[in-house]
Amino acid sequence: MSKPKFQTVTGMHDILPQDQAYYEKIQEVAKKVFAFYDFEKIDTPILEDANLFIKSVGENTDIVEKEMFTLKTKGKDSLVLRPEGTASIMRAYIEHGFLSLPQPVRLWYYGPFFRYEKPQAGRYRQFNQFGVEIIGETDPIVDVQTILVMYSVLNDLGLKGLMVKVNSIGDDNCRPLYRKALVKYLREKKTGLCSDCQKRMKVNPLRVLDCKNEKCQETLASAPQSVDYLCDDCKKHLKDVLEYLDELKVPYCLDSRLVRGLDYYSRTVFEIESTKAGENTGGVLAGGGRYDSLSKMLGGGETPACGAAAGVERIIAEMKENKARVSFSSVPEIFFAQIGPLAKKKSLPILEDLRKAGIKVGEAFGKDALKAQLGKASRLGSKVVLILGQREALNNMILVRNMQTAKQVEVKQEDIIKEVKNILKEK
RNA sequence: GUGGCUAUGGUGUAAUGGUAGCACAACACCCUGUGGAGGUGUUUGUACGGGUUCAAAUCCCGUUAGUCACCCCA
Repeated sequence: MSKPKFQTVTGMHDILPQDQAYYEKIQEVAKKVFAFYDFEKIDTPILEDANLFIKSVGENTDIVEKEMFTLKTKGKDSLVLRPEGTASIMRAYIEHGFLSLPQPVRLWYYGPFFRYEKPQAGRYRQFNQFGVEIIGETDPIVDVQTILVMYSVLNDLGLKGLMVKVNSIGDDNCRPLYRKALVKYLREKKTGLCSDCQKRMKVNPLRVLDCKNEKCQETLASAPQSVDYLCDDCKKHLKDVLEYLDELKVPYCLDSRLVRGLDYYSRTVFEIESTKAGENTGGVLAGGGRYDSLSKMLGGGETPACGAAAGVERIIAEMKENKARVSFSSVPEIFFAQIGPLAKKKSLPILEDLRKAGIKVGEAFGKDALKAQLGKASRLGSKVVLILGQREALNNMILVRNMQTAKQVEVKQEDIIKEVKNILKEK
């Protein structure tokens, strides 16, 4: 192989034709579900001010500390390739005065995001997410709607064994109390924690709950639970969420260990993961929660909100695992074959007429042998082949060959479209 | 960011320090008036850079990438 060898840079990947069907399917299903629930689409720029994420996601989170793609521009701006969607959308909400729209504002998005992580299967530095945000509503029913729409998209994609995990991490009033209780407990049991958790205890104690280390989980067995520390408002909120969930056919469980890594969350947090035969396969496909204080963090007013995001590449991996069927490019039912230079010249305009009539037509103009062209038509599975030879070109006729019965008739060129439509109707 | 494993044509694989081979795919011709076949050919490779050796795909080091477990998260 020659010297200049280019390849995708770390963590980036090409989406090849064979995978496009998955991406299209996901976008199609997401769009349909979101449209039904009255979400409107929004696209925000890929580049944002670094501070947007530092302020919202949190300075001490891994996303900000080590996973941001930071760019220095010719000016002194510090820009980042967006690591997540919610902060951008809240920024847009404030910037464009969506506060004066009827509330809540329901938005959805789809696009690429970037995190500087070590790549692994289902985890890339550039990956796609889609998500929803319901901004301007405190009612717990929108929390459940958020869960429901994300669940519905995954379910409609044919994914099996989905499980929703929910929890409440309280609000600014009660979370500090819980945090204090938890830290106290952790200090007493310090020796039972892994070294990572001893660090976490100081910086972000709630994250200790998440640790997968078995020793830590044993230590946590009798740790105080966030639900016991919720203030009355938060308790009521969680109770309502669970009651609405009970009315749905969505499988869920309350998981007191569930916390989320981003600073802006409050009250309801949830994740949707895939499980196989009850076993947790570890794949978190979607996650989200309520973020009532995000607006204020970004300099806006008090605007309650709730949202969720799902990872496209992970969903695709899961679809492949489940062998979910997606339709690949449609077979051209009609195939056009030509013989001879005159016929070849007339081919393109005839093909255009068919295209304008909305008929998908396959061809192999690069091959002149009729045998080769029919061979390709066969391989594609086309039902009808239109054959234009020297003779037909001179008489303004064309042969219509039925590939299943091997019978063919000669028709006038001007009648092609009518003829083809008739044939397609018969199927 | 830490640790383990891996890397041979487009794809899947063989070659246990001694001739880089096979299958599929692709392309061409047989074949400019009729079907998925067949025949005959052709193209394409040891990820990159060093080292050991008479000799390296094979052993060693580095790099890159992939992958797995952490970390974290979608």
